Amino acid sequence: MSNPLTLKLEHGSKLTPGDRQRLDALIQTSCRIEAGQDLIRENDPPEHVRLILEGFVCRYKILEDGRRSIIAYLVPGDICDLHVAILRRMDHAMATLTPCTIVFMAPDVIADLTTNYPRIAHALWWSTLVDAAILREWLVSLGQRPADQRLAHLFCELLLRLQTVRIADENSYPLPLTQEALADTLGISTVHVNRVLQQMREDGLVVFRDHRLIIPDVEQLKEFAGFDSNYLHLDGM
Amino acid sequence: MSNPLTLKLEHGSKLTPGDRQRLDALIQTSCRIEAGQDLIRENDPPEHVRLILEGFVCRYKILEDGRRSIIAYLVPGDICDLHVAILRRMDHAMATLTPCTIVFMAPDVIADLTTNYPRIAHALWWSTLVDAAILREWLVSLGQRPADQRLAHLFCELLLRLQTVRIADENSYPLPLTQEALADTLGISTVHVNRVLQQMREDGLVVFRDHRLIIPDVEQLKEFAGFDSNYLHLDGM
DNA sequence: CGAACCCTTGATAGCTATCAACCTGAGTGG
DNA sequence: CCACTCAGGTTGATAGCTATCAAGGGTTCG
Repeated sequence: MSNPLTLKLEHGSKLTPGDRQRLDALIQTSCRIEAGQDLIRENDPPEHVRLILEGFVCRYKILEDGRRSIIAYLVPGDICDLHVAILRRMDHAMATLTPCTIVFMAPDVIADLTTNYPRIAHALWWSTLVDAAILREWLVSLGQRPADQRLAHLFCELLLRLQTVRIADENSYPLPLTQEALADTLGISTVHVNRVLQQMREDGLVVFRDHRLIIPDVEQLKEFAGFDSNYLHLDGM
Repeated sequence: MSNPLTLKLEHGSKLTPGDRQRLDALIQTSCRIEAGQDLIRENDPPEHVRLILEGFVCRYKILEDGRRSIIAYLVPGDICDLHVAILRRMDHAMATLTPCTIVFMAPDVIADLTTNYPRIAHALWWSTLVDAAILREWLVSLGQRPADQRLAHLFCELLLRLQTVRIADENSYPLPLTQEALADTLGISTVHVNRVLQQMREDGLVVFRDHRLIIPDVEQLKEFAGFDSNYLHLDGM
């Protein structure tokens, strides 16, 4: 199986065989973690840098009244908190949404990459900037788009992100999220997610069944969502 | 007048007199730009790194239907797009909301800072991480908080951010934003901003008049907004 | 065969948007 | 000096999206 980190970083830099070898060395040791586990909690001091090899992880916050706000998804190939050691404590939590395979990297491993492998360093920077761009685009969704377009937009984003790590094919991918998780992500209620999803299926926009999302007509869904892949910067290099 | 960049970065690193001197040298040459001007547009190739000395700048996106979504505010001391040259083109635009004084820095200036001034480099990293944390907190606001709490939360955030650069005093600061700008930021309509503001004034939470925000009881407003300053990481160093 | 979790459905309420006027103050030009 | 314009703010009425509450159905699993 190919290394999802390599697949992703190829979009951010022109890697050499040496670079790829170094990246492959990274993922020799990984942990298996079941679904629904906290990786780190709010206020914890950050320690490791994490790389997702398999599964879905989310960043989230819990509000006073118990509401959960999901702030980001991490999918295979995603690295979290490259330089988070600079901050004393986490301002949010992270948890697995599915069973996951995760690599925990010590800070000096990152230091080695950024100082001795300039193309990898460049790609890691690119990846950090894309993460911020995704946050901005989510902000636009929550601020301006109605519920159905929010869902559609998220589905389009995940399609592209999962395609880069060869988890999605042309028009479908495994989406092991509950409607509750989608609701907490999009800022709408679970009931409303359910209804919007039904409407979208009725309209032939998507089919979401058995934890797999199928998009009959990708262009149509992008059109519906007002999706412009620009912000993912997949032509980064 | 003290250098807002220095004031800010003191929160992210223990600076030496030499560091401060270097930072002061940065701001010797600045540009004056009037209100309502685009600094850069979506799809433009990024060129300069910008540092705000005076005024309010915003990041924004325009949707197909003409809606504007304001994604971030930059206030004095804020630096934008430290390493954005890695990306080919902007995925959003930036514009002045008020008359501004801005420093445009060439990439090699940044390179000098990050390679020869480790404490400044550390502080710049800290600042980048805080920017991302602010995006996440805004996402929580848009996803989970009702309109009045969104407004209150934003007011609390700006109070702290502007206090670090000595623009805000204990409980008030200049806020040169129109209700329309607030609406585009918080994802609510202008009319609703107006009404919520009136209600908040009636409740004694804030007074917003003549482009100045006064908070009679800061603790009360924080309480109302569910504001936890943790995410600003002002105790970074 | 419960228990637990997730999904689904119906009814009702409420927050917020939209539309349309009107008001106000500042700047402009005749 | 006054009419005019324009941006920004204010107000009222109405509609609509989405939340909430409550209950029921399907699956998995011990």
